[in-house]
Amino acid sequence: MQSISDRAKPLTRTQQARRNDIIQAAITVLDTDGFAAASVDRIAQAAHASKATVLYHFSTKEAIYDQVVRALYETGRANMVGPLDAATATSGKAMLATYLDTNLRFIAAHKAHVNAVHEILQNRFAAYDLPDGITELSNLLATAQQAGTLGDFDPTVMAFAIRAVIDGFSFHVGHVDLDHGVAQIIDLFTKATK
Amino acid sequence: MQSISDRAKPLTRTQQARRNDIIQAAITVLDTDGFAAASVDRIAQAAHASKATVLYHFSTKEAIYDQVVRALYETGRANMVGPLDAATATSGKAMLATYLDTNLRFIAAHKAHVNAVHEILQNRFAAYDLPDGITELSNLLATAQQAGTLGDFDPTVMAFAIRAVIDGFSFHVGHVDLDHGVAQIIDLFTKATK
Amino acid sequence: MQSISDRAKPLTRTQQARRNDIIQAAITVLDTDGFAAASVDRIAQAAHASKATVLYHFSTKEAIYDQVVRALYETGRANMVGPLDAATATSGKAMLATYLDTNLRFIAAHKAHVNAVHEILQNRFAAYDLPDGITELSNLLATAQQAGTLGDFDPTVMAFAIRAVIDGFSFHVGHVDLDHGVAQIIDLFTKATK
Amino acid sequence: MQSISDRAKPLTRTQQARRNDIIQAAITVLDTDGFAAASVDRIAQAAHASKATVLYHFSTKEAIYDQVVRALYETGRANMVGPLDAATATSGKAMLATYLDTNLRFIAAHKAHVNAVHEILQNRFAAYDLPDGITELSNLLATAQQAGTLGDFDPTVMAFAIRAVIDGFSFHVGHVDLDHGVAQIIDLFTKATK
DNA sequence: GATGAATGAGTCTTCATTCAT
DNA sequence: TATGAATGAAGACTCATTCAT
Repeated sequence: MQSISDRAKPLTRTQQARRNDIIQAAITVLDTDGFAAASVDRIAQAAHASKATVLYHFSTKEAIYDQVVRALYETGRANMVGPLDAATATSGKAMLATYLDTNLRFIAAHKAHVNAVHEILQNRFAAYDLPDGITELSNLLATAQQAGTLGDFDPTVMAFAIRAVIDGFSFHVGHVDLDHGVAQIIDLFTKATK
Repeated sequence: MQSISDRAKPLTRTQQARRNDIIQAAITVLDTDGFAAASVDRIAQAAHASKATVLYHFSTKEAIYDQVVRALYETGRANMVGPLDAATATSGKAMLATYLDTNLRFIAAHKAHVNAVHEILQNRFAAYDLPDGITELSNLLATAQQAGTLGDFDPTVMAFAIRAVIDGFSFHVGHVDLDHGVAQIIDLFTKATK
Repeated sequence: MQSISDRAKPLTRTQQARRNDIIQAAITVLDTDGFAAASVDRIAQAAHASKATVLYHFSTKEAIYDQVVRALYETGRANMVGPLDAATATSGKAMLATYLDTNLRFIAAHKAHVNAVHEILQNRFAAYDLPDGITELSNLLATAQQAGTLGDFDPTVMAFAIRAVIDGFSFHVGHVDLDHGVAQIIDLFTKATK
Repeated sequence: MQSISDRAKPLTRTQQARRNDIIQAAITVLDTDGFAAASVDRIAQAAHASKATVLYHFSTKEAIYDQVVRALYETGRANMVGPLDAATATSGKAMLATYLDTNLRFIAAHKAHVNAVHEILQNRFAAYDLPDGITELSNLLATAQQAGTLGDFDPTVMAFAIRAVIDGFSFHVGHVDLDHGVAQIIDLFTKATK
């Protein structure tokens, strides 16, 4: 059967509420128990619904994951693009600090969701056509280097290192005070890019 | 049924060879097709053996993964401990460079195996009681700081960042020239820890 | 829940119209996509209504099929009984020609509906208590034989053959010119029953 | 998993026996209960095996049906081609009599299997690329007409009629004595093709 | 009247594991 | 030592039907 999510009509408030429940449930299960344990049944349980109800709202398990991933990227973009553009206009150092600050704080604020998306992407990477964070960041760094506001280093390798630290942060956050951790990481890469 | 791996008797050379075939097959399948696709059947196929034969040599799928993980850690230790100890005795900078160099080159040299272990740990982390790389490294860094051979930074955060870069390297290796990449990363953290 | 079709009250014109839409939709889906694809959802879609609406008008999927089958038989009878009775009064040959002519032309004129009923009966035969066409026809043939207007043959076997050709016609109609095909079949059985 | 039926190796006697059991079970279920009721579970029950065992021997439900269809066509060809070729060489009348005789007796001898294949083809026709009986027969008839051993009629329509009677025979056989029924049908078409 | 939401029952299929040979 | 055969458990998905609004 066609699921409601395939229709053109806008969703009613009730539909949205139920869908959000399910997305939240999926996030919780993925974060807590991992990808392998995230069966539709398990997600339905967490959403206090039956398996069939979950598949009524999302025609496919994949469709749930799509939405989990999409939701994170949308929120992320919304939170991060503005400040980053502003900082990029001033200096490489400011850009880098902002990039790290917004990314790390976003991750801290959405730890479970970020972990859930990690689980999905680790197992279904090919299915998603996501922007390549390394290339984007590498370009920002190279531009700043050309503008003379950052030192000498290979921007691709540096971008990889920065993304690796950011992507690993969701597993480490909570072990340190957030403000302190963010400050340390900004300091680290500020020194490294001098 | 009891598998041969549970017995007290040492394994014959033939048994060891067969077991190694299976481990290699598991590594290849995990690296190439991912965790979800790594069924016992698929591994058996890759090992040119039957499913039952695989489970004769390893009583459980989990036992295969245990061995895949263990083998990597053992080889890793063997390759890295000596040089690291030597360097640690001289200076923090040398220790750090050696840590990065040995780890990154080891990963480059064992990419498939490392990726296979990534797949396993991402999906079965709780099952393994692995040494915490961050704590170990953090201790090395702190010691060097106390000895005055490294600058001022939070060793835990720095250790986390270094491990994040190392752990992410297996996905990035191949995109850059190895010597160049290793040099850049050593340079990065040398500056960062001044 | 009780559906409107179970009530004693006569149906309003609107209700009848809606019911007819649904029957037509069911016919189209069965004819086009076959029995297996004919879900209530699919039928509702084709009727531009919701699944629940369909089941409001017909309490059961089976009830829809009942009506599809019944409608065909009623239309068929209405179209065919008159001419057949008239011809039966004259001669066996005339009766047979009329039987074939009315049946084959009816099928050609209601191909989709006939195919839909085929689909239903092939899959739910036991559920319907339909008049046995072979016995009826066999009696007509036997009577004509006794009246001396048809030759010597086993009327049961002949009736079976005639019904087989008629029942298969809906799959073949369209491959030949209708008038020609009907004439050929009449000729065939006229010769065969001499 | 890969099912044994996909392998290149010839099947052992045991495998063949089990596979035959399953095919027989499928035939029985399809013949007795119809296509809709023929779940893998139901077939497994009839074969005194578990559902998983059935899917061990045939990787797919479809693969079972393939084999049911194939087996019938192979047996059919084997039984019918020889006699038909011989008779075709003599006269149209002999050819037609042989065609009917071999087909009808084959159906009578394999009623359940024929009905099972009917069920499959009615519901999965597109999946099979079967020879078109009507065209083949039509050619035989036309050839005989050109040779002057059969009368004047449209061979396509006649072929359709003959196939319709043959294909309907599996539902009628048992209601009449076989020898008598076959004789009557041969007589019918002999007269019709004069 | 009409329909969105919910769900139990059932379908096919995958897979790790057991066992007899 | 090796493996063919068998299977229980679990998973994703479909569908007819019910019910509240």
